[in-house]
Amino acid sequence: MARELLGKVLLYDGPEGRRAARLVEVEAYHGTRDPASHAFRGPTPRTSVMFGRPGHAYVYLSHGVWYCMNVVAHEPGVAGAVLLRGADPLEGFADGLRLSGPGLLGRAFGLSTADSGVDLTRSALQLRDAPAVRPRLIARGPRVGIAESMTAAKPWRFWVRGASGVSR
DNA sequence: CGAATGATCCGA
DNA sequence: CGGATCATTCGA
Repeated sequence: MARELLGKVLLYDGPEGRRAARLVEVEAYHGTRDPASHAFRGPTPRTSVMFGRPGHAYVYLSHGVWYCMNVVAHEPGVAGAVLLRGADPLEGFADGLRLSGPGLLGRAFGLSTADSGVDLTRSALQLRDAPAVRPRLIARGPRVGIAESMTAAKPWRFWVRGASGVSR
């Protein structure tokens, strides 16, 4: 479940330094059954990662400017991924920097398509477990930036109530 | 509301 | 190949 990523820590520990942030907003994309997913039309060179093993990163370039990161997560044999939309800074970021939005988050971590496909348990870029967020603190709603017909009946965006890293 | 900005993918 | 299409952000 996408909501289980909330509270986990995204960590970059490599040549550029060490940066960490706590995930507070995510969105689920269900692959070939979900018209809003990049995986909807089957695997391509860009999206094949989403048909591979869970726990890897899928990074794509949005609007020619922003690198957005997903965590591959799905049942065996079915594509799927969770878009990381917002986080609260923990370590390594300039004071006052906001990570509220998938593009801003990607830029803050210095991501690029070179990061697409990396194993998040073995790379400089990692996802660390953290205590689960209390269910009462989790809100859900329609996904952002896609046709309303694809999100109205699928409220697959989850965020931590009141967190400053939530987008919009 | 619209521009910025470029990889990706489909159709011809 | 050409062009439409973006899982976005910011500023007028």
